[in-house]
Amino acid sequence: MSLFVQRLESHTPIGAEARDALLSLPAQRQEVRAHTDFIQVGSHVEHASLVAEGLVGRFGQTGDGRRQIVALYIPGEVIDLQTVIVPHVTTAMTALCNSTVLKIAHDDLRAIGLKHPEIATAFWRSCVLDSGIVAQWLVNIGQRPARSRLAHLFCEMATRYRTLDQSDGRRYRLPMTQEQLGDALGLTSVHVNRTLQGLREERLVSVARDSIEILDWDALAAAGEFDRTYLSAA
Amino acid sequence: MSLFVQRLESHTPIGAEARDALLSLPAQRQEVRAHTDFIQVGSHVEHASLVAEGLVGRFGQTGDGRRQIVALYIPGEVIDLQTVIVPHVTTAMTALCNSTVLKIAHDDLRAIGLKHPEIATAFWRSCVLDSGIVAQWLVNIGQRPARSRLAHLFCEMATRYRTLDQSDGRRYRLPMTQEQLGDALGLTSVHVNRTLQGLREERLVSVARDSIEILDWDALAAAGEFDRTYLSAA
DNA sequence: CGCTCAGTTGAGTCATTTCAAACGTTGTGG
DNA sequence: CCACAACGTTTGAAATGACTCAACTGAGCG
Repeated sequence: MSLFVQRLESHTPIGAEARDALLSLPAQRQEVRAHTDFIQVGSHVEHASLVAEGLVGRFGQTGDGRRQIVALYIPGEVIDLQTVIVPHVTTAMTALCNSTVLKIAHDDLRAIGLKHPEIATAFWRSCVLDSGIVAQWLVNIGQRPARSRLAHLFCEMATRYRTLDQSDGRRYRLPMTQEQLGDALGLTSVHVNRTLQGLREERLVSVARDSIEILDWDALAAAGEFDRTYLSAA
Repeated sequence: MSLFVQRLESHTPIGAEARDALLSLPAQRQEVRAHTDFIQVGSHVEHASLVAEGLVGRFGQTGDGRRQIVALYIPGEVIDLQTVIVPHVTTAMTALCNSTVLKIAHDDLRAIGLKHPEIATAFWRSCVLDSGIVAQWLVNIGQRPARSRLAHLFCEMATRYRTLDQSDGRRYRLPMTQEQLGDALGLTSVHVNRTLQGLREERLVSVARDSIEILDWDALAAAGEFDRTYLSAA
């Protein structure tokens, strides 16, 4: 929870009183096993969910079962803050690996937003930043070849981990299967596999079971044409 | 301007006083010629823009100049309401045809949001709905073949025109070149051309210079797997 | 120890792109 | 008002990036 508040404070000043109110919100812990779709399209939810551990994906599905992951959420991020204001769910949620989420009641979030206007502002701003990320994914998937798509994703996630947990951003946990990477990038798992081999041979990244190490940041960022500015409000 | 207020009221109740305040906001008219990029990445803007006439596209660009249009805005829609809260621009704007926009100062919008909380709510909700559309585009482009992508876009725009101007939604203005359609769908103009011919031969749509007529809605919606629910807050 | 799931590999196919040229239409300036 | 330039559309042929199908391998887990 404190990671989430940090994230809000990184783009919106929040008073001490408001921060305390946020930190003391009651939350319900929920464990979700890997590959479980735990929020369905068409449902109405009464709470927002904060990722405490693991990795969560927002996704849409086509009639023949193909999936497109439209957003990834790492620990400290709220996966559906927008449901506070639009409770109708149009994209589903799945746990990419065993994960833990904290469920926070919409009513509580709305109440705190009413009482502390800067919190409402922070929530709105947070939604806007998230949608900027989705727009970048669209550019990535619509116009770039497989190699660039992978490189861009790796750079984005590195940067998000770095701002969130102050790590160096070279090495981080990315517990996704190649199938899931394919779903996120609009590629098949076979093609992800081969493209990944290419990046390895070029010594740009080193990919382990559920983590990734960036060996040559500049080259990777160039390959993905990555420009971090869309990730913050600056 | 009244179209915009109608749109807000379709998802958020707004008091008479707040509505009057919105309607009497000062706006600066700006004509934009077709193919002009009138908002650049990296700039800071001090006003939001409402489309009065024409068609505006938000787009991202890759290093080699390829464009991905990530959103289309029809008359009555505000193209960058999110800049009220995040003034830093990360995706550019272009006029797809000769268009007119009304520029409204951020300061005015922020003031009205402070005075009438339901307006702030309406703005936030509007941003959230917009980002739902982008997410659907991502699913469309990431996972569907060209024919479905086109069909989906045509259905979406028909539905948006219908809710906005009460038309029957069969026939509407879509002043985009095939090149621009390609930019919006992650396809080349050549492939758009051929796919369009297919849809015409199937008697699903009839495409004129800058308008489109849907001949068989059910078949087109099936081809695009179109489900309108993501367009509203219901 | 065996089962399941993820990763790897190969071969063939297909959707889409690229490049290039021709054609039609529209707006405009002489 | 015509002629021309600019732009958008259409067509063809060849190239290619990504997909499909299918089999095999390796790792983790009960």
